[in-house]
Amino acid sequence: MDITLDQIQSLEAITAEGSFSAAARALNKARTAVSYDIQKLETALGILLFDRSGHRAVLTSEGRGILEEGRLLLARANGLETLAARYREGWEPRMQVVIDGILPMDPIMKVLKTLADEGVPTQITTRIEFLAGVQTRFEREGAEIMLVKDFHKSSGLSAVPLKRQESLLLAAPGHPLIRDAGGKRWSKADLREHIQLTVQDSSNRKDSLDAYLFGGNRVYYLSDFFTKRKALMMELGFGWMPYHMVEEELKTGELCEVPYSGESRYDFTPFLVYPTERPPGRTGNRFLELLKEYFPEGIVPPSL
Amino acid sequence: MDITLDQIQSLEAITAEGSFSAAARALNKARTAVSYDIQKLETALGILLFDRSGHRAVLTSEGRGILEEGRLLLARANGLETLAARYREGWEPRMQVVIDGILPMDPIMKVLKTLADEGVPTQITTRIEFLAGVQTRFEREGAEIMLVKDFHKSSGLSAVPLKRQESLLLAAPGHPLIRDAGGKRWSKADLREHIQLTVQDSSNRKDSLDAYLFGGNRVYYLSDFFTKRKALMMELGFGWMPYHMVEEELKTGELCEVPYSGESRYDFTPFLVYPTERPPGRTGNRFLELLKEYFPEGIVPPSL
DNA sequence: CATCTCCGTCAAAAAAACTGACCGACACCG
DNA sequence: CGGTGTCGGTCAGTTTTTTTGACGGAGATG
Repeated sequence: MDITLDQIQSLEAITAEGSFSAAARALNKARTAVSYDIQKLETALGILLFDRSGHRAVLTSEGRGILEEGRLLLARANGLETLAARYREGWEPRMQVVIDGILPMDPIMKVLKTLADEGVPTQITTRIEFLAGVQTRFEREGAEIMLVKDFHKSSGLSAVPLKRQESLLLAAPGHPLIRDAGGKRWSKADLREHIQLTVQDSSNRKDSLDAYLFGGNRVYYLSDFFTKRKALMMELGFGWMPYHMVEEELKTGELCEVPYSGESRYDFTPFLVYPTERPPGRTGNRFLELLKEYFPEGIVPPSL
Repeated sequence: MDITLDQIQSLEAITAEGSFSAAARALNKARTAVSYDIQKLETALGILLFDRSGHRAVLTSEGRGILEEGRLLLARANGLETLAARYREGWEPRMQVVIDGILPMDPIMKVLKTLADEGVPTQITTRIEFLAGVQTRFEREGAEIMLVKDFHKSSGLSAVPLKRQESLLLAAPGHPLIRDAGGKRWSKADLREHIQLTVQDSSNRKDSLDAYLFGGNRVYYLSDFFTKRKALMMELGFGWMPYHMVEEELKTGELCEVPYSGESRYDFTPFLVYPTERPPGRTGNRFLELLKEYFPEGIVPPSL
């Protein structure tokens, strides 16, 4: 690298201030230092930047071209220093967030958008996982933050609760569990006769058990809640859905709550989890702050 | 500017080579010089770039962020040096070309595209003018090159001829000069009875005289040849058009050559003109070279 | 345990950046 | 026309920065 940012800055100052002398004053240097910079730059680049034939040195057209490119260079350099300043202020350079696919994505995306709008310099990576897949990914990647449906207290992890969410046991109106209900409530044994739909664990662990399976011998595993909702509406089976994803369908009657003698709905409290010894930095805290602000109120849908 | 390109380069070399020592070898410096660079950079930015707690220094995540930004900075710096190298090779930083609107623009645009594709670093500005406006603009702007229809030898200007072009005296088939011709040829006096269409001089000089005006008392001045062609086809009047702009219309019969007892067509040779004391640089020469290649052959349309 | 590489520290040396003095050229002004 | 001010190059000397080599500790390697 045979050119210097200072040299470019001198060039820029000369054109901004109008003369070598003025530039020197602006840069708090001796005038000869500025001359020296330009000389160095000219020999380094091998071209004349100023035409000194007249009384005052005037920029050559090559000089103008270099100046324009130089301005871009200075802007980049400034950008780098600004970035460092952000880091000094406590913003972390990168943050990995693992998110449980059962949680409402809208507020999370809104949070990410707000962070971007606020000029937060952190490179944020997000990752959607399901069931045990969330924790697996979190641990394997050494992520900073995890947003989970259920948090089982664990050593080395701290958790902050978010607003309560609700899940409902649903089927399509044409499904036997709805169509043939006729006012009565199904028993667990009744449910076992039908196909249960569930989202598949995104970790490849086989041992993970889902407390919300009814034990029927036909369970269809689907890749995400959008597919699951689609499958429910196609009368493929019945299953649990987070309320936020079926609000509309419940209103229009495209999906109905299954009359079940047990509980056909349950609360869960999502948690923001982080390693205790590696607590969120400024970005993480802002993320949490915004999340609390944007996360929807625990919704209590009209009871059966 | 408290950071240096060399410091960034050291940072980049360390990550590329894997260690301070390897970086020093790659940069042909003492190892301590590289350490020094990083120390300076760290104090300048106010952040730690390397974690020295272990045996080998490893980049902090801030360091990674700065490195990524630094790579962009180095790329810009390289770009600047490359630009200077181009200038050294003789490519001029900018070139202004004034073009006579009567000339075919397609080959000219093709030339400009080719120059861009070849990575010519010159900032080329083009300007379309008409009649005396071409020369006026050329002189006032101190442009490098002028492409004109007719070149009147002038002191201080040199000219290179391009391929011959043809102009035709035209009217729409429904215009009396075509409709009522009936095999005979109109005299100059006949033409004077009709409205002549002409492109207006884009300089505001009043004294410029057009040799191709027939002297009728009704002359409509239009802003360009596209408008003029449109006006001709709307039977607004008759007038000269360069062949390349009406090739299609002559074939389809939307425009017809006016049977005139004088010459209803004339050749002209476009010239590339430049100030003798400021001959075209490398870009200008390449421009001319491509122009000769792309400029259409003088076309001889089927005679009446 | 010997040996190697990595990397920080430090004082000395080398290189660079900077400065002030001097000079000629030009512009402006009374 | 001469006085005065600014511009900007040159040059030698000074200051600051950068580079270097020697030394030492810490961890791999075998």
